[in-house]
Amino acid sequence: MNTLRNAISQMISISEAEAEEFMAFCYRKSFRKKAILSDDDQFINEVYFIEKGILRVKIIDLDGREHTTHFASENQFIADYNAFLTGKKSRYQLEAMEDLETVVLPRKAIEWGYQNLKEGEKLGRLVAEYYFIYLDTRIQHLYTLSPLERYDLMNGLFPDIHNRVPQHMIASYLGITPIHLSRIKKQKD
Amino acid sequence: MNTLRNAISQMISISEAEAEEFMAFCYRKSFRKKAILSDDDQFINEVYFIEKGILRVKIIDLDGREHTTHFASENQFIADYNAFLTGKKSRYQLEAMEDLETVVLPRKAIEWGYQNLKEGEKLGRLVAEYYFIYLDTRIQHLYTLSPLERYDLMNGLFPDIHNRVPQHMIASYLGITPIHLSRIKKQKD
DNA sequence: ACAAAATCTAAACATTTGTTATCGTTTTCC
DNA sequence: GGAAAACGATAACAAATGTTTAGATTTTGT
Repeated sequence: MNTLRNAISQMISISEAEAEEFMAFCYRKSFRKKAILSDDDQFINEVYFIEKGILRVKIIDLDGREHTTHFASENQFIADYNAFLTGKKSRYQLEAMEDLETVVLPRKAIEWGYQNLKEGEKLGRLVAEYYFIYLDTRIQHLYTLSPLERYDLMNGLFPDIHNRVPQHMIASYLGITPIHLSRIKKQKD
Repeated sequence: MNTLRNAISQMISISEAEAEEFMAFCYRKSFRKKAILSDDDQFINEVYFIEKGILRVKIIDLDGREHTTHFASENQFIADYNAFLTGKKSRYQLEAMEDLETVVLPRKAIEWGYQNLKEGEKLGRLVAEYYFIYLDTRIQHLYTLSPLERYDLMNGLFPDIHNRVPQHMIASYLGITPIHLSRIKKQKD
């Protein structure tokens, strides 16, 4: 749980006593590769913090097709935060790509934090801002970059992604078919 | 400025005295149709609140092409919030589509609010969460819906958008060319 | 260790979407 | 009020991307 504690300490100042009490609401949970941490069509009341491993976030459209919208790995918070915040049912599935070790932050922990941590609201603000910035940047890239350019960019952001997830999921993340990704990579030479 | 005050009151509880003091940092500003409120390649230290009118957010890619990424109208906060938060130069331009009346919230107002409003951090959290939810929903739609489906959806969200902005900007927002939007609309019959 | 499943590439073809050019209409701006 | 610009539709053509199928290789599960 120290990893979570460190991550929080990097965002806000938090006392030993506060941290202790906050962590009491949280617990560790492991998942096997391919496990679904969080399923769609259900209400979301937990946020995960990843200590080890990598997962993907995917969404299924009306034709039953899967789209990988996001990857998350060590030292990141992950959830269908949209559903968590709005109280609507989730549209996403979280699927472990490797054996995972996580810390679960139940809604109670987070609400307790808002009310009792000196900088609890600030922590919530920084997390929301962080993910807002991430999504805004992605939207910028979707509008202004070609799939190949986005592919190169992703390699800069996640240098080891190729060894951890199959390429057809990367293609899905880029919004193209795996066949097309093959073509694009070939053209690079 | 009452419109801004009301918008804030809907999100947090704020006393008369607090509101008074906060508003003292803000001021009204008007823009003519086609004016650029906020230019790209510069640092962002203001957030706008729209009292009247509508604007678009656009981004210019390396080939010099414009992409309309967002519309904002009455009772909404708008800025390159990404650049505002990160301290990086803006990638967006904000352009008035009609004569605009706005209230400017300078960075000082917002920072003062975080430190002095009882629920200042909470306000910041709610705004960031609101825009995160908006962007996440857009990304869901980009992955799972066709341009036509996104077009129909947009009409539900902004019923009067057609009377306020030209169609080629709507096409740009949808990520397609105006010619293609014409085609799509024709197929609907 | 071995059979089954998953993965990546490739080619041929189909579909979608973009590009360029044109035309008539509407809007804008002095 | 009138010239100029912006706008929306359309057609013909070009480019990008998806679909289907196949085959070779690797990974997975037991």
